[in-house]
Amino acid sequence: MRDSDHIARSATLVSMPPRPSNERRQAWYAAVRAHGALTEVMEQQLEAEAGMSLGWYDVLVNLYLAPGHALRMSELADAVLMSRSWLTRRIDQLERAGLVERCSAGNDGRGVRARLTREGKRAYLKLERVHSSVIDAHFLPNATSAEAEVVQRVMNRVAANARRELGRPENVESAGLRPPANPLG
Amino acid sequence: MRDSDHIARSATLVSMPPRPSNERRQAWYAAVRAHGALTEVMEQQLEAEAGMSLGWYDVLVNLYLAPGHALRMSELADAVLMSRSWLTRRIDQLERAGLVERCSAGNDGRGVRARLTREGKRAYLKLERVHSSVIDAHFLPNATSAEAEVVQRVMNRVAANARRELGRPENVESAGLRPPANPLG
DNA sequence: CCTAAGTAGTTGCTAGTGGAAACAACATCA
DNA sequence: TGATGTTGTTTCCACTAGCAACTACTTAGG
Repeated sequence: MRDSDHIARSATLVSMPPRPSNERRQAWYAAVRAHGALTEVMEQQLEAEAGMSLGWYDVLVNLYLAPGHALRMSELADAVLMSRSWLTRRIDQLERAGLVERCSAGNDGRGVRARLTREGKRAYLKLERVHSSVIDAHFLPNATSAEAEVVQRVMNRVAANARRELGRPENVESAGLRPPANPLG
Repeated sequence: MRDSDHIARSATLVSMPPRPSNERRQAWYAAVRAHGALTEVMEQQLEAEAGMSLGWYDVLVNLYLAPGHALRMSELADAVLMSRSWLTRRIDQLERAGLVERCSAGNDGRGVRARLTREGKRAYLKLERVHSSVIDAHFLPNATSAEAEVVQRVMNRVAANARRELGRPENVESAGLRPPANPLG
């Protein structure tokens, strides 16, 4: 890992301004702390109950939601914002674990599609179940519907704002991806 | 890095449940997206304007807020939730950069204290300035006082809840640390 | 048809990470 | 004094990501 491993787990990061000159900043610091702590809980639970790490979630979810549970390597790489070589090796691992298989991409002889195996779909569903249960156990009890609505509204604005600055305005995760009707289809 | 680099930058992670069975979960997904995007903006800004990465912030802020701008190695390692060997190498880097110096720890001949140099204090203040300005530019305009208050309340509860589960209930970042009166003192 | 240029994916290499374990120096307590 | 524990560093290992080089293929142009 790079700095991020530290960043991900840090309890202090971004959380100790010398003087809280602006009251409202405290809200962001709280969000950062909550994110860090809950992410750590999530990692632990996923490891304990599904034997997987958060790092796989992203790839699996994108594959699961794609038509035919399959995506071109480059599309997938773009979706998870990682380099092609990163994706190649990630898929290697998933293939070795039996969760994904490579198949040809139709007419284009260069292309490769990564497709979830039946076991891969099961693994994803398990991952998703644990994932949701952690949120249900840690976030939902701490926010009323009204509060959740406020959080969602504010955070959506912040995310949109930041993405615009990053030159990546569209909402990657909801672009053209629709869940299949049958979970194991 | 380990998985976390990907996790940190991922736009999709934790954000695409197959069916949003619970409306309120969307609030958490939004928070995750906002955190990811704003963290990325923060990294870019810190790199561009201060030539440093977020990974250093944590160490610097803990040192800055400690009495005498100095801490025992093990205290600092505990504060940032990292191993001793991690901290040793981090301080090596900071020392090479002239931001920190090692000095003996009073009576205990084994101990080593890491202390911010004058340049280190300046670097921290610069970092903090950029850091705050990013929040002011990206979070504050998107939350009214009332909204911020809700976010803070909810997120504080979530963080406390998660930390309890992690067996680390107390609030590390505000325990016994007080900012000095004079910024460069 | 053939060549030139471009694209998809993989692989070799490099530079970097963190943790476990081994280690040296010192403290503590009997 | 000697046994035990602590502190910080170092060594070693397994792993990561990205760049650049490479293969295989497609596409455009003559």
